[in-house]
Amino acid sequence: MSENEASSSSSKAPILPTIQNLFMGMGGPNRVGSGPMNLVSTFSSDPDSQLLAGAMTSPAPFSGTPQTAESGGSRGSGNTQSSLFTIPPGLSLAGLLGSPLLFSPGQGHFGMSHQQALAQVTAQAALPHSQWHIQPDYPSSSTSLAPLFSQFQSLTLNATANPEIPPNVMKETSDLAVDKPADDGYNWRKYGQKVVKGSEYAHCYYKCTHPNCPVKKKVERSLDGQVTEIIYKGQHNHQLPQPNKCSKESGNPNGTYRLQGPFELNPEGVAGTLRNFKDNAPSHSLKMKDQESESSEGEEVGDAETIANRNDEHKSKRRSYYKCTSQGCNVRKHVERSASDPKAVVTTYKGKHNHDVPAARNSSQHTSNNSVSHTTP
DNA sequence: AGCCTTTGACCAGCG
DNA sequence: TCGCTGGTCAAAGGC
Ligand SMILES: [Zn+2]
Repeated sequence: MSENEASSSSSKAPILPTIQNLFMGMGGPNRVGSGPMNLVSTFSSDPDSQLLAGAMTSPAPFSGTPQTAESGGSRGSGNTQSSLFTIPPGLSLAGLLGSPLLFSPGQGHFGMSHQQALAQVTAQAALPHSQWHIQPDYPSSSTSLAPLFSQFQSLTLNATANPEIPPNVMKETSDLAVDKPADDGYNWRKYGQKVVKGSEYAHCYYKCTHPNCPVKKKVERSLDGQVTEIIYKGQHNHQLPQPNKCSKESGNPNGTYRLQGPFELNPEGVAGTLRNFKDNAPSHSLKMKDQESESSEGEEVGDAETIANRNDEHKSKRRSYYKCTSQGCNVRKHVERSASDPKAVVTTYKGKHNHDVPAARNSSQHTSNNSVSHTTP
C-alpha cells in the first residue's frame, strides 16, 4: 500500500506557482567555485508565476548574470524552469546566504533568502530522473518551501570546493546530525531506512508529520554520515508549522530554528535562513504580519521591497535597495526586476560584509569564513 | 502519553 | 516465475 500521493495529484492543478521538489547537488553554501559551475534550480511554476523566476535569479554572487533557461534539464513538466548560474572560481556559495529574495508561493508571499534559493540550486547532474523528482501540481495551498529549507539546513559549512570532483557531480555534503538531516521548519518523521546498493550509507526516508501532508523526503548520506543528497517528494499542503506554541522540537518556538546537533552552519547562512524562515512563517513573532522583513542581514533602504509583496507589485517594476544594518558595514544590495526577463529579479550586491551575521539573528553561530559576495556591476 | 526512531518484514517494480 | 532492489509498513522501544 504505497502511497503514491506524489504522482497522484496530477489532476487539475491550481495555477499556483509551486516549487517542486528539488534536490541539491552541490557542495553547500560554502562550496567555493572551483571554476564555473552550473547550478540549476528547478521549480515548477505556473506560466504566470514570475515570482519563482525571480527567486531563481537571485543569486547575485553568481557573478552577475544568471541565465534563465526555460524548462531546463529536469524532465517532464513543461512548467519546470531552470536557472543556470555560474559560480566563478573562488566564490563561495556562502555569499548567497542571507540575501532575501522574492518568492511568492501561491497565496502568501514569502521571503526567500539566498540560502533558500541556494537550496533550490541543483547541480544539473542531479536533475535526472528519480521517481522522487516528480511533477508538481498538487492542490497546493501554499508553496512548499520546505525543500529549500531542508536543503539549506543540510548544507555543510565547511565544504569547500573539491577540485577532484567535477562541479557538476558534486553533491551536497553535510555535517548534520545523523538522524536529523535537515531542519527545514517542517516536522518530519522518519519512517524507514534502507541500505541501498551503491550507497555506503543507508537512505533515510522521512514523512512530513503534518496531517494529510504527502511530502516525503529521502536523505542519502555518505559513510561518514554526511548528507549527500536530499530528495523531496511532493509538496506540503500546509504552511510551515506554527512556530509558536513550542511546536515540536523541530519547530522554532521563538523563531529560532533548531540548530542543535553537530550542525556546522555558516553563520550567514544560518542566520539568513532562519530569519527568513521565520519571516515566512505564517504567523508569529518577529514580523510575520506583513513580513516586512529586513532581510537577513540588511534592511531596506529604498522602497518597500517587502518580502510579502503582492503579486501585482511583483509585476510592476520596482527598485529596491537594501543596506546592511550592521554598523560599519556598508554592503548594499539592489534588487530589481530583470529587464530582459520580467520574471526574473536581479539582485546586485555591492560591497562586502565586514562582519559576521549578527549574533541575535542566529541562534548558534560560528565564525564566518566565506563571507558575502560582491557583485558589482 | 505522545511522538519519534529503529529495524526487520513486506510489497511492488523490474529484468 | 524468481530474485534483486528500492520504498514502505508497523511493532517495539526510547525519549
Ligand atoms: Zn508537510
